[in-house]
Amino acid sequence: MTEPTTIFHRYLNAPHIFRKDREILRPSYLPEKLPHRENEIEQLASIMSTAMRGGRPSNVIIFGKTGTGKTAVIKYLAREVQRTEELVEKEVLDIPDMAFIYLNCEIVNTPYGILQNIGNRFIKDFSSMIPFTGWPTEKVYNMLVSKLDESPKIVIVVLDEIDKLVYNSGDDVLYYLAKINDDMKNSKLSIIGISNDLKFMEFLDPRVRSRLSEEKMVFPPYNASELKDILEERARLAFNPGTVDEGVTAVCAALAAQEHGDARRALDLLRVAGEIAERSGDRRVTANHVYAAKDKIELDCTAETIKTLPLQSKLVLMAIIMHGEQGRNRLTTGEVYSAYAELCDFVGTKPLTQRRITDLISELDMLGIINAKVKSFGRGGRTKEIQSSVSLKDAKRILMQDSDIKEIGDYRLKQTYL
DNA sequence: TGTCCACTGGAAGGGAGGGCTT
DNA sequence: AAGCCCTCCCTTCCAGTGGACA
Repeated sequence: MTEPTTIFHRYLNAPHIFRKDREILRPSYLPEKLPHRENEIEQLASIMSTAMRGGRPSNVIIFGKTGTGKTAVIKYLAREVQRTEELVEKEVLDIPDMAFIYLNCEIVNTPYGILQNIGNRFIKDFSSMIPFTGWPTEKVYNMLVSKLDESPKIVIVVLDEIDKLVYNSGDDVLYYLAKINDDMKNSKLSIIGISNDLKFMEFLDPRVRSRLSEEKMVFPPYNASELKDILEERARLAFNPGTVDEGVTAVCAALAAQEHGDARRALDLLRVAGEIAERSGDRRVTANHVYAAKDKIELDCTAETIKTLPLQSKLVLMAIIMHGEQGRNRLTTGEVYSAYAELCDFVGTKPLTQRRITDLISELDMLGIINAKVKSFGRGGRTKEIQSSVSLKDAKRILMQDSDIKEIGDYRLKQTYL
């Protein structure tokens, strides 16, 4: 008699490459040690230790590209602060009250939101919390000052992606936070700003700029050998012994190092390579799985970009794809526009003007979905030469998932373009 | 050398929508 | 709730452009 099986058995019986917790390979996982960031941790710890002696730590601005460990280092220090506080509670240590507040300015990006979020951390009673909206910003600020100043404490506010805040709503809130120490008698507040964009400082008022950047730190990109160390450490924790070929971490590291030493990308490559190996029932992760992972991540990324395009951009892309399917790979703006207008007519939506479509074409170019170069054809005029940079088949398949344009699938462009 | 083509891309402004303030 | 303000998306207008061609 055969055992009863379900569709999942094949996967359940496959060799286990991962240990139980594959979260270890997610960029959000915080390991016990952060290799090759010892100096940065040391430097920040020394700045922050001022707080433990009752002083106000200098404001710090941290620069570094994505995946250089900025947020990881901050979260590492936040954990250390928490551990220190536990020692205070056990009366092993005697240091002033500290608060470590982490805000991501991609999510909280208005002056009101920042002040409200910080203020509410110090209000225990739910009914007297600062509302999401409705108060004048000045009132929120005054409330924040009075709550912070109730008892002596040192507050460290981390503003991750601070550039987003500045681009979204200027430097008003930074001005408030920079002057808050003048308005408090008992407590002190300092700011750690994190950014991957050096230019945003130019948009700050000179007074805010100098107050904010009392200390500056730059996190350099990891090189291939540093990335390899990071990966090996994580791989040891995440994979079962003997399931990862020698050289796999080196390939991941080398690929990620080509892209400005992004540790996040390196970890993604390793995790996805492991998943591909496990899914195909292989016993070991090999370099080939890493290359497959690279393709998968790139395709997923393109798919995500295309899926989230607004309808009009999707129609423009569809127009380019349809030309491509009919053998025309190099198009002018005029040709794309005519086909786009035809598709708009087909789906029953009003076409935008050609001027606007010029902008949408430039956006698609910036996203890397198409390639558009301005070219002059002499008497034929000056226009953009446009071609798709992604596989027509893949792009169309992704576009067809949009219910608004699904029915375009078998449509053939009416016009003949010479 | 001047003309002409088919746009490009900057500027200004309208209007819808959403958040802030009173 | 209503007014104000800002942002985003879009239109309209238009000067400017590179290069083939007469």
